[in-house]
Amino acid sequence: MKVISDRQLEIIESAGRILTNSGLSGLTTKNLAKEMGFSEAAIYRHFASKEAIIIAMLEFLGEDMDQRLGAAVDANSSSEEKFRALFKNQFKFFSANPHFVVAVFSDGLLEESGKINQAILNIMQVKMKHLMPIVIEGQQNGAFTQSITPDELVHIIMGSFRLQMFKWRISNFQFDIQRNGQNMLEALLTIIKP
Amino acid sequence: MKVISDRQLEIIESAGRILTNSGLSGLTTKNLAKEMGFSEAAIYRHFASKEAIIIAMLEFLGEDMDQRLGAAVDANSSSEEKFRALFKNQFKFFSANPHFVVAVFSDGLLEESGKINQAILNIMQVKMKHLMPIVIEGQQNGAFTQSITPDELVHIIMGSFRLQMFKWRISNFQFDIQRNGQNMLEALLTIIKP
DNA sequence: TATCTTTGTTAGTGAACATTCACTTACATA
DNA sequence: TATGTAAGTGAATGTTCACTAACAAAGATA
Repeated sequence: MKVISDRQLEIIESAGRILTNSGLSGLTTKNLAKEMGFSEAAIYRHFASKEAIIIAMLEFLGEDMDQRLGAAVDANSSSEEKFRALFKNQFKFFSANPHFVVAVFSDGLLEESGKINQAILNIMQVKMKHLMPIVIEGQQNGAFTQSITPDELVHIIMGSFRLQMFKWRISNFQFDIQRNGQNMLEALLTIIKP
Repeated sequence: MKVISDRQLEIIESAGRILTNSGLSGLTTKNLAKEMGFSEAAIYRHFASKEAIIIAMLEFLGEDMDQRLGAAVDANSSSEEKFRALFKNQFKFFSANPHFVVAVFSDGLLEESGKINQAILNIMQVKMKHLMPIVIEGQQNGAFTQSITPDELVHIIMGSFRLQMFKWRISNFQFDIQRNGQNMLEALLTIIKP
């Protein structure tokens, strides 16, 4: 777990806010400084480079998500309930922090550096780390269909989730992601039950 | 249907090649000129701006895809065969033109201009225009499940397809998209059949 | 009291970018 | 032969970018 100063956290949050409002191309050191209310040079008192800021942001998000998803799922509930809890938590989080959607689901970020690439993949894997055991357990106890492999099932689930996020993003976060996400979840559950 | 000169088409294709090899950030007028084997200024004999090049590229892709998908589907075949034909065609096309994947599925492009945004959305809609009737027909004749709405079904299908493309892209086009795509298709079909 | 350390400032840097400029060359047509 | 045009050139434009150097003030520490 990386240790992060208060100021660094503020900067990360500013970066997120900029991503939401102005997109990837708006995330410049100049805008970041303006958002923080100090000069560009001051940024470099807290981070070595812009890349370091983005990576810190993604790592923070990944660790936070890992904790959050771990806490959201009640080990004593049914597979279907776990599944619901997992996604409800995700939708709730992104609803409260829309800016991070841009960060995680933006392919544009991908190109810039191998490290950023890795950090984004890592976030995807965190999600899968929590989803996969639920799917496998559900298949074993008959809650989910066994007609396809766990990997295939997870692919379909993740794809639906990501597309939902994409639609939300290009609508400029106009609709209620928790409500629409819930609907999608029900459709998904209907179809993956045996 | 926009009329496009031979030279313009060459430039569009160069732009695609650059996207594949160097990503979005590599798509500069300088690189474009180098790829074309002439000066930067010459580009502006054929296009008013870089934005115009990107838009032309996306429009060309959209029209081409519309034609292609129309031709790929045999009206006399079953819903399932139509479904297969549609996606096989898509995977085959992107397999032959990997660079366009970056263009269509790259959110990074999205930010820069409203017109580009619109062109990308248009391509998604072309795809849906061909997919939706197949899904509806399949649901009516019992080939696909009626337990969820056509919209929900299309969402799940499109999401799986897009995620497949995303995985291919971040693997740097390392695996055979036609083979993997086929596998995904079968899993998808297994799960959407009643 | 004297001196670090931290965190900020102003004022720059060079590089990259899309775009424009005046000008040239090759060729078609009247 | 004269003239218009399509398609190229090299050199420059202004802007934006991430980043840096030199300095200042406040507090902590010795």
